[in-house]
Amino acid sequence: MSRHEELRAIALAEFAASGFAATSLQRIADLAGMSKASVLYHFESKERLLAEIVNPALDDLDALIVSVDEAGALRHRDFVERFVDLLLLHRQVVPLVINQGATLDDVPVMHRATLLMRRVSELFRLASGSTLEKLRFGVAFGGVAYTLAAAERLGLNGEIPIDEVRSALLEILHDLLVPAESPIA
Amino acid sequence: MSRHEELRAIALAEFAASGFAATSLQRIADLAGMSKASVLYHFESKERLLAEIVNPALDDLDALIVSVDEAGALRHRDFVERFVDLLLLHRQVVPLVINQGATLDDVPVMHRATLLMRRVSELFRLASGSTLEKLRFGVAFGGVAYTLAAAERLGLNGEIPIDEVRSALLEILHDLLVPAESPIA
DNA sequence: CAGAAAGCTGTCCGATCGGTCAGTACCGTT
DNA sequence: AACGGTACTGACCGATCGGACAGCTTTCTG
Repeated sequence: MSRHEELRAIALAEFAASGFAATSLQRIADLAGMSKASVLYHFESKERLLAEIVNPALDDLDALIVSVDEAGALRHRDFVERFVDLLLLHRQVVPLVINQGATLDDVPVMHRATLLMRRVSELFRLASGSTLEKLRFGVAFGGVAYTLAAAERLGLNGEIPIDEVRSALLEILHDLLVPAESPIA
Repeated sequence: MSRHEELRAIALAEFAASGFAATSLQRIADLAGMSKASVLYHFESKERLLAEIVNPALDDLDALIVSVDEAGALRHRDFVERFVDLLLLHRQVVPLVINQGATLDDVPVMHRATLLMRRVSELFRLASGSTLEKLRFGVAFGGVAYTLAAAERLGLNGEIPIDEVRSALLEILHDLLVPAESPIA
């Protein structure tokens, strides 16, 4: 792993655990065993560092949305499965975006995240659905994000195999989202 | 509303929206139309201010847990209902604790929150349940918290009557949690 | 009306923040 | 041996942080 990637990994872990604003470049530098000036050599600013961390996940989400748009329609179950795989692949980024997206919406990369999530919700056409449907959507995605993030803090899950988490999340999400009528159907 | 309560309300909104660490006493003072020194006159420290905001909600949660313990058993549905009412009553505090509890666990009041949430999970005996049951619990409570917090950012809910939210959340939570075997039954 | 108490403020403090910059040590290439 | 680029650093900057404190008003009370 290059120094650059190493820094990204360290910063991601800290941003997700402590928050972007609360994580200083000095702390990242300490964890990486280098000076703060060196961190700013690799990434021209703190915001840039955040962008390089979050953008790959957003690129994948964007691609998923585009592929659904092009297909015109997609079986509901297939979309949920691909979405869950995406969340699991980027599972460290998910809580960062979910928990701090509102706070950091003035940062361009986080605003991009907000826009993409809105498009996902529109795919389900739930923005115009009933209260129950809207809340089902909110609970489903917020719940998954929360679970991927900090559930171990409450002793809810320890070292659970990723496959087991995947199948369980698929079942839960399917239960929650299928009742809602959707163009993905 | 007294000046003291007004400051608490302003600080709560800011802490929930921007995070504890990212919200300065100066900003709270500006929003309240007074000086930073005055804020520190009402609350001897920033941590104290947080404690006075969060503790009332934790007191209510504590009381709910104790009442369940004393009753020995409680119908599952009743507990969920009382829990949802508690979340709705303190709906501004919920995201604060959920999103930032891990970050601020060294702050006494937030550690108390962590301990109480752990006791709730134990009430459901889900800490020793299957992966699916554990994740159901995580998704349920994380999802509700997230929904109460920032869902409007995605256009998921606008100005929905609280009663409607309540009944919808009850239905969703019941769907999610009932499949799990529980001593509350 | 006097004095205590409560409310509030300006000023200052040390610490830390993100970021700049000149300079250094180490590299493979020629 | 001279070189240019890459990695890195210490020192420094202005801004902001939470907090301490003396002193100024306003309000309550005897």
